[in-house]
Amino acid sequence: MQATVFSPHDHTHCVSSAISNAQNLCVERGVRLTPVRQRVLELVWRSHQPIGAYELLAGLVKEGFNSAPPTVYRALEFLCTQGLLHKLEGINAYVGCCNPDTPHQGHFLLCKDCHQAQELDSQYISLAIKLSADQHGFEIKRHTIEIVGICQACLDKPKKLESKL
Amino acid sequence: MQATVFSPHDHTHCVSSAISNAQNLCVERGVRLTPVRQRVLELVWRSHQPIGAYELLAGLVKEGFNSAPPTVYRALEFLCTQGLLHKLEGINAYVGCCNPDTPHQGHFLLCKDCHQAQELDSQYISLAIKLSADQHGFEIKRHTIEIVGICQACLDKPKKLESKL
DNA sequence: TGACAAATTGTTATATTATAACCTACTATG
DNA sequence: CATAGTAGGTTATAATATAACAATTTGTCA
Ligand SMILES: [Zn+2]
Ligand SMILES: [Zn+2]
Ligand SMILES: [Zn+2]
Ligand SMILES: [Zn+2]
Repeated sequence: MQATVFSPHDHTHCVSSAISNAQNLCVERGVRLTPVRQRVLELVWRSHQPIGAYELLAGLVKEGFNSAPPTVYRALEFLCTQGLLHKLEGINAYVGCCNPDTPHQGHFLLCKDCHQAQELDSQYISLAIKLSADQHGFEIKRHTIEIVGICQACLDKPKKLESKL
Repeated sequence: MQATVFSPHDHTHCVSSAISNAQNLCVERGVRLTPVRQRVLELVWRSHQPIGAYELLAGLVKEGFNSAPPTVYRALEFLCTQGLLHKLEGINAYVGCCNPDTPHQGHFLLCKDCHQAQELDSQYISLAIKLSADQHGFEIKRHTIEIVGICQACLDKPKKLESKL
């Protein structure tokens, strides 16, 4: 059992290191982490759980950025392309990537109780998918792996009403 | 290499057997495969590729059914709950389930060229996911596994423009 | 520097996907 | 038939996402 996003931790540290890591990466890659883009990245990380485009947009507006949807969708597209964010298709929400240095598609555990998303990088899952695809002569471009359930921390808590995530 | 949805086949047979199978299942389960529900199921199967809610709605309208969104969304919810359809979250589209007798979540290969969806039932993938979840003390409720790429048949065809599926 | 191309952002409008709320009609059962 | 439960009709609106084009900023190099 390892430390995860589900366990308590100093999240301001996660945020600031994600940002500075992103800044370095963008410099290395010769792409621009503009103010809107950085702000969106920061808002995603700060939320500590998957967050939707329009909620991010509301955050931008509060700080004087433009309030039209394309603003945030463009930033999200850039950040996802750079591997700094992942989109969770099942809930139309975005999470920060924990390891953006090596671009990849993530595997996610989504807790339907606390709404945290834990990114995995399981070689077993990757391999199993590769094998299945090979059996069908199928060439993989990308994949979506989203596992919904209850995290350890929530299982340990006294039971309460469940949302319908 | 096995026979798949990607290979040519008599699809009218797929449709009719899916429908009669669904009818039997619903009787067994004491639930009602009403005309709208059956028609939606048929439209999904007939399309021979994942199909969206509003396209289905257009199909219903042509045949004199009600034309408001709740009509089709209710039918889709019923059919998904009964395991007769699966929703592909990555593209907001629906496909018929090939084995609705034993309810399950599917694993899908989605070809971005011919837009066919092949449902898998890989024990390797299921096991790999189970192992990853167990490592984190995570209790799985459901999952979304969608693998996007190019199918064997399309790889064999002369290369042409690719959509951005 | 100043001209230009490329990238980014602003702005307006609209497309696409999905649900809420409330009412009516049908169905099964005693 | 009464009546409770299920399903469908209808209207409105919420939530998510993109198209199209104009304005601005940035990088490049003559
Ligand atoms: Zn990641
Ligand atoms: Zn949890
Ligand atoms: Zn299935
Ligand atoms: Zn194909």
